[in-house]
Amino acid sequence: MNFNFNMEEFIKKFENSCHKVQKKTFSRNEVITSYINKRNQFCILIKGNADLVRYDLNGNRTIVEHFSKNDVFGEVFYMITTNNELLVEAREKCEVLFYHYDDIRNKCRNNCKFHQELSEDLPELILNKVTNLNMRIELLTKRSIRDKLIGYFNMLSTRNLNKTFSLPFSLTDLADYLSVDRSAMMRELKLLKEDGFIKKNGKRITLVYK
Amino acid sequence: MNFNFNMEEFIKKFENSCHKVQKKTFSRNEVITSYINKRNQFCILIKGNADLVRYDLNGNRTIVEHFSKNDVFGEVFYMITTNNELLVEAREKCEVLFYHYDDIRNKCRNNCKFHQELSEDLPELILNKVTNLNMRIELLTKRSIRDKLIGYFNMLSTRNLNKTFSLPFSLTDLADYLSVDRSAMMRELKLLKEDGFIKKNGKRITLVYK
DNA sequence: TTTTTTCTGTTGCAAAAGCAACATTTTTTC
DNA sequence: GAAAAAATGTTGCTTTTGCAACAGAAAAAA
Repeated sequence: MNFNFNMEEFIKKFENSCHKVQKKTFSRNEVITSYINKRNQFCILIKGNADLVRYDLNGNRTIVEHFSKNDVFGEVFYMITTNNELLVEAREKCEVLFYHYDDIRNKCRNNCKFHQELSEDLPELILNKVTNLNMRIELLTKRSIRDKLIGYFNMLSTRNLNKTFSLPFSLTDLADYLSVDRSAMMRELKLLKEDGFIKKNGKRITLVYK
Repeated sequence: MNFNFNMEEFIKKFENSCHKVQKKTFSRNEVITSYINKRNQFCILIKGNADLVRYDLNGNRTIVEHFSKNDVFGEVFYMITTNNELLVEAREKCEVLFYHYDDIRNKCRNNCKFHQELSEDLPELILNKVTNLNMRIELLTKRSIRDKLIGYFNMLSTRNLNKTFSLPFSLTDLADYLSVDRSAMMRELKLLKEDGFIKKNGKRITLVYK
């Protein structure tokens, strides 16, 4: 989370807040929400990890977005065009705040401080999402599996300020995130190791050249 | 452009407005802006068509985003991570408004009505961009060239409320937009015609089944 | 702690996509 | 209106990716 908005402080204020905000808890593999006819839905993940997942007609599974602490999601960000299933699934124990976007925009009828503050920081929150999506597009437009892997590893490395970092999900999920075949990705990963570009120990990766 | 914000009306008001906003005109193939160290840049395309284009080290050209009338762009939406060249290029004669994002957010020092109004509608403007980017990601995550083409055509058809529509750019550019090899795409396009999924006459496409 | 499920790693083969090259048509520029 | 540049359409060949299948390791559930 960049910009001025301090999510931590914000969450603390939640204690004595508007009753229109709902806080819910989810356990591993539970569906947090499905994207269908909830155009007004706006959520903040305040604890845990979750994925926006698409299941298409060919049986392919795609991880459209990966969410971690303080990320925002919800159908207000998405225009449903196909009839593919779009679900936000909890990867681990999650806590989520549910809002109606209108309450943030047009001020909640209760006129509560909580919504008002969120409203003020809304542009930065959404702008942050835009930069994340642009990074994702940059990855997906790379032409080969190798370039996608290297691009993703570079991003994690930069974000971590370290040449060594952990993958935030399993290799199976990574393939679904990069939108490539898992076995082909494993093959490429092996070649990257053999060619000396990376070292790998489970989910722990080290970039050898940068 | 969805939501309440009426860009047309807004542009009209521009006449007697804040002098901090710059309006510039570009001709075909001119570079409108390059994304590098202008973190504060926020632009609105008020006339024409333009593309955000990336040139990578392998000589590949990718159309990252396609902008038409009323779309917003600028480095404020982008986190530069690689040293690839990122340019916004005019496809035809364009008119562009240049802002500083801070002037919109923190109110312009002139405290002008123009910036104030834009500021109020900012969340919808950015949200609109988010839904566009999500659509783009949905396209890019399709596994085959055929699925990408069909997905893109469906989107254009839906947007046009018609099974017949025109491609907004050349086939060469379409390949760069879908991030695939042009000749492979041409082959697939031919197969789509032969299999009776589409009819094609220049840039005019008709979806036969939907 | 044991059982069940999921994930990792690998392979041979098939299919899809990329590359290079060229002729032809269309568009732009002068 | 002629010349130059760019886009379209096509093909043969090569490389990359996907698919299917399976064994062993690791993780989750009972």
